[in-house]
Amino acid sequence: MDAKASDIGARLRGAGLRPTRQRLGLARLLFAGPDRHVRAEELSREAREAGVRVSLATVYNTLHQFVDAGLLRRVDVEPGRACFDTNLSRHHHFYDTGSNELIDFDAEDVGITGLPEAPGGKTVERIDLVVRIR
Amino acid sequence: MDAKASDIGARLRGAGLRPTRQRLGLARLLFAGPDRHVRAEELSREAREAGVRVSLATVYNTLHQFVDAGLLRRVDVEPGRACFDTNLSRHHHFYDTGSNELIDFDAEDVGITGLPEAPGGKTVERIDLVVRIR
DNA sequence: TCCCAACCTGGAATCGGTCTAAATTGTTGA
DNA sequence: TCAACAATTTAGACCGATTCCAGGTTGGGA
Repeated sequence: MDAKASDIGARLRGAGLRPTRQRLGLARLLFAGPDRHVRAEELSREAREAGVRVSLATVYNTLHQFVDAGLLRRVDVEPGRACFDTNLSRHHHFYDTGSNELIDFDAEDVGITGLPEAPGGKTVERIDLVVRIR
Repeated sequence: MDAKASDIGARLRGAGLRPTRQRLGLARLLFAGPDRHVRAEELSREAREAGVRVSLATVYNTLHQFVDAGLLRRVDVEPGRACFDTNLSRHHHFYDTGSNELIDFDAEDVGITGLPEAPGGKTVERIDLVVRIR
């Protein structure tokens, strides 16, 4: 676990981000343990509970920086609020419309055929598949 | 077009919604003409320009009622704001991350294989495919 | 026509998120 | 080691989108 902590510092540095107390604390909450989905308010509360003193603004800043650095992925399925996913592998989501819960599933086994060309000569950046369940 | 207007009244009535002046005006803006994507603020402005007097709150209420009634479909791709789609046929979306533009494409030709079972014995409600282009 | 539930309204309130300007803190070079 | 400065953090104001609320309006059945 100590090794993991220093890994995190190295990852931040590698991404051009100073390993500050706040970033290290949030990264530890995000990346120690299994993959997870988290929203800003939730992470802010967890940080408070874990004794990591960090403002809400910094939580937002940090989440965005982590996305830009490729440490996190942003998922937009819920209207009006962003969710961040630590799972960086190719995967898609089940979205439980009752509980608003997101569940990952591997994209490796999924095949998609018959997609039209991207219009206007644009490039496909990513394909998001959301299976809404109830 | 007059036939269409009365159709709209009938559709509203069929959905258990009184065909009020506001609902008829908004429905006319939404359903006369080709399929379209629209946001609440935009529809509110169009209504004002078309001389349909309707408050913003009613625009929101009406859009939600139309979604519940199956007259509209809601699309969630942009963080922080909802988009409503008059296209009710099976289709998916291109989403231009540069311009925030949504473009429909037919789902009939698209094949998706290898999807896992819905977890927890849930039922699949819908599958949304968003092809992000840039 | 009368009546009332359904509907509409403006304005206040809420919510998730961003911005700003000042204070703090890593990091680098001497 | 330390000065110095840019990167970072912060509290709190601000924002756009949306919902809530209390009171006025209206469609449609009897």
